[in-house]
Amino acid sequence: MSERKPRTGQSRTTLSDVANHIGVSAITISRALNKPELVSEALRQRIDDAVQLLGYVPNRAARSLASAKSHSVVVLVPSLSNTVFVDTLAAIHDTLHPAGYQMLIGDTRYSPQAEEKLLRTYLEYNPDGILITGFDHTPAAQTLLQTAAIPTVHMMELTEQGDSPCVGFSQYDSGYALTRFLLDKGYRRIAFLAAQLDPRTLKRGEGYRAALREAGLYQPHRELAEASPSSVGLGSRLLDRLLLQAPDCDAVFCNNDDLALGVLFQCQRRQIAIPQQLAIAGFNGLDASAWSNPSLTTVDTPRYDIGKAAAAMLLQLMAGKAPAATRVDLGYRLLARDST
Amino acid sequence: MSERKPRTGQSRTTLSDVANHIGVSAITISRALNKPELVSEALRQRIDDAVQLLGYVPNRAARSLASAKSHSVVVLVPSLSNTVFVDTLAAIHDTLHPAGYQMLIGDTRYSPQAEEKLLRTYLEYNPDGILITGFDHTPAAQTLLQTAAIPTVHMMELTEQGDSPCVGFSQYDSGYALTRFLLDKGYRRIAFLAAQLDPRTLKRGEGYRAALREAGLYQPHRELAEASPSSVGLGSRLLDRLLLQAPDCDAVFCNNDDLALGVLFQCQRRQIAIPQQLAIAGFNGLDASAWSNPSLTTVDTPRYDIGKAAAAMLLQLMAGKAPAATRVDLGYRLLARDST
DNA sequence: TTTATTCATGTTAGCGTTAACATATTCAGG
DNA sequence: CCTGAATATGTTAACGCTAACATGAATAAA
Repeated sequence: MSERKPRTGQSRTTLSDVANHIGVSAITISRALNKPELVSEALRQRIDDAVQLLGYVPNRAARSLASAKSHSVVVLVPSLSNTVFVDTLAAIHDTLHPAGYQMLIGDTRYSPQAEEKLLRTYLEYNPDGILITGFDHTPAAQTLLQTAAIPTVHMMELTEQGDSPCVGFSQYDSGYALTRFLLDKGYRRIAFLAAQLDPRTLKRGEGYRAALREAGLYQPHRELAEASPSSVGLGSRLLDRLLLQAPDCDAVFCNNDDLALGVLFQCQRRQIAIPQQLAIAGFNGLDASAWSNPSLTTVDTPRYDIGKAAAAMLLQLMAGKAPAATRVDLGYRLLARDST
Repeated sequence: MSERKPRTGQSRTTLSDVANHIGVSAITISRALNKPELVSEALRQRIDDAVQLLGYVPNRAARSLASAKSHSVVVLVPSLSNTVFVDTLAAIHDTLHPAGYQMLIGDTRYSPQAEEKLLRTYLEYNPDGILITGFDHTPAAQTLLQTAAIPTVHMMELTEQGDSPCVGFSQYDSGYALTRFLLDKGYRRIAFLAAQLDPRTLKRGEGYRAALREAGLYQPHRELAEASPSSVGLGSRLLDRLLLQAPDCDAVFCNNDDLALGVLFQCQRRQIAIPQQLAIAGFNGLDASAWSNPSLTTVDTPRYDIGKAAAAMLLQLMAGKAPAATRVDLGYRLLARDST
């Protein structure tokens, strides 16, 4: 049954198969599929039928090789388990898909080294564009990006250096603003809890520090960070550690809503009244933070819009047009709720 | 600066460029990179250096076209914002990556139609294997899968019909077991809240119904379902609706932990004592459910292991070997906690 | 009617890589 | 010193598709 002639497996239907079937040349089939307006109505119909009948599926590799276009875009995010990036991915998909681009999603797991490897691998696909998170890349990765000369947009963060296209908001400002908000509310002994310690977390931490220093209220022992990924459980554990290390805090700035929720739960368990004894603020505006008791103050970040705008800018770049702006600041929104 | 000769862009470094650079033939470079043991030590070293120097990146399209292998695997999941699938994806990545396979991730958004389109698109990549969620495909998608004759493993659910390779657990049984557990605890008026209404949700609902019918306690008005995606907020809203419709419930089976958390929050707001006045059970064993107050009873599903096992089975199939079993039931684990 | 113009299709070649089959070259064993 | 096997490299063609140019037919303009 299974013969083994050289390079002649019972392989898939090709363009020529379809062409032979109706007695025209392969290029005509190609045109009928890619630029239908160049083929006569009648023939196009016959071709469509034959394609259907024979179950023809174009071969992307061949197409990409012949046309030097892959119609695919590499998207590198640090995590798939973080809602932030998932929302961004959804937006990118919603923008690129209608334009006929395929996403190649890579999960760097917050590691620049892993990112470099992914980049190397995905460049083999000859992507027409690249969407990448932040600016924290290995030197080799930067070189790769540069020499590949493929349109690239950086997401989530903004940069002053160079004119790399980017869409995001100022992580520093948002951290500063949330701390400032807590100060204005009258809190004086504000702690900072962080996980993951990616560049964006660190920048928010800087904003936190700057605000407190300005007010003459910065105390290093109120800062607690752990490199492991963020989770509700970690939030609970960090609160316990914080209360040992700095029992006099009157507010906690959690670097994201997972941690904040964990802190809230642990406070409930320890009978700490929120916000009377301790105020809690989170970050990212996740669904759950609006519904907890008390609801959690947080910073809503425009992650969906970032995805939309970054993808739109990339489409411009890939089309060879200059985008309206190469640096788009989408800001953030402080949501003051019952926990502060 | 930017000349435009036909088909001669300042294109990327190719194999022949590297070959010319050191004066050997292209195939030797190819071998040095793919089957290093076939090339002499000295030459291999020189080739590696040249590759480095010239920044050579292989062209996947050409490779795939010439070798009829794409070294990529299509993975279709219903959602990227659902932790369940994200964990599964992580496991798949951890298994396929070391074996040299690339993942092409497709998000079907719980729509069989979207799935069919994605499948069609991704088949153009000539994937060596396919991982797909469940068995709920359009007829056209089933035909595609069949005629493509590419090794395929179904995840999450098990089937009795046919011998399609699958890895998962019985959704029906898990729904039945959780309901049975609540019955054994003495609850008699058990409600069921569901969102999304994908096939797996429906099967758990069937399990719930069967258990209650057996006990002669099934009441349709205690079942509440909404097609919109699951979220904490939706859980809160569904509880409100449930209390209007069936105020006498003594327990709620939430089809997943998001909903359960929303229900818990809403109960707190309405001063309903958990579990004294109302017991709550969730599904999927998410992080947060272990830390809430009270902690939530839930069913832990082996989503990481499902990914692992499915990917491992696919590797076997792609290697042309027959896997040990083509139907792997990984079970589930009931986590009884304070909310029941 | 002739010529220019559009429209519809075809021919040829090449994208970058690897499979399959050579062809040297080296080395061991008799 | 010769033979046969192993080792190291090369030649050729093909994978499936599309860019670029070419051709023939139909239509419009002169």
